[in-house]
Amino acid sequence: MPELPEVETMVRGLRPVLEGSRLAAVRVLDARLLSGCSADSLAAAVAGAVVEQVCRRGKWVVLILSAGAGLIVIQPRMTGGFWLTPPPRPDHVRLIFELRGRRHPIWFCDTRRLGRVTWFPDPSAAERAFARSHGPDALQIGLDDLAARLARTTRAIKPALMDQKVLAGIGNIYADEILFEAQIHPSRPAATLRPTQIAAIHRAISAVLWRAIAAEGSSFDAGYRTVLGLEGGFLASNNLYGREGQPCRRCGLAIRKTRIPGLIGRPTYVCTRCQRPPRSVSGRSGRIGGVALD
DNA sequence: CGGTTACCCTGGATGC
DNA sequence: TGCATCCAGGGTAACC
Repeated sequence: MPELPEVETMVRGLRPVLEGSRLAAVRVLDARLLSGCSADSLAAAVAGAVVEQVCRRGKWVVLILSAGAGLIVIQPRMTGGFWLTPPPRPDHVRLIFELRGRRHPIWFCDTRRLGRVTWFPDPSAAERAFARSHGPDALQIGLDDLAARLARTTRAIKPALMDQKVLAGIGNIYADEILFEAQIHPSRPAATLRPTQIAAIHRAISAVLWRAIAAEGSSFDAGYRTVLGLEGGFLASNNLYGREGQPCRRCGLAIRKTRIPGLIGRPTYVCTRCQRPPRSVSGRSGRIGGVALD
């Protein structure tokens, strides 16, 4: 669930506590979340190191450690999150950062254990690992770069926006909100978008993500919370996600929850009046297994 | 190689 | 009430 705004909110919450602090120890309660390093190598490398900087790269949380200690990457994925106060579900704690001179540790909880934690001995190795699987950050990508990347795929615009190799940070919720803002149907083939439409998407990416960051992200069910345990406020004012059957805030038509080709298995919310379906998926042609798609 | 699907996980919601 | 099934959704491996 954590997408760019939620990860940015985590980073902003961790920064005042972590930056400049010395790590006393890292306790790995579930080794399954480690990727590419052992619990021993992580604990050994990290003990005594100072956290110089906390930053975000796409949906990664990055802790840059003092010279020689490398850096730690945390991918919260679906249900990962940090707590600065004792978490409500101690059984979901997977990792604990103990800080010198601070009474409370920082807890990393992850209900579904989909999150990943990696230690890189060398910052440049982490940079290469990120670049192998990610394009430019969604808040940094230039219009021309975005246009070029969308022009060279045969996919629909929504799966293209969610592809971290195209641009980093957008997931299922914000892809829908961005395409609503730009008034583009999620099934529209990315390469057929006109320059004005790409410009609208480029503007919508920044507008939606910054609005969500200001609201401290999106919360639902038992999922994401800020590091202070608070719920993000974005879903109180959003346009599509979770609003099936409710009136579009722009035109009043009922919001539909559907599935689109290329993203079967994930819900897509759309206003079919504000986001006109492309020819290829309107009418009777766009069906999979007897289910109408739009 | 680009695109698509299966699977990883758990718990809350839904269905019978 | 109890049990089975579905669903969420980021990411990667495997597949076509």
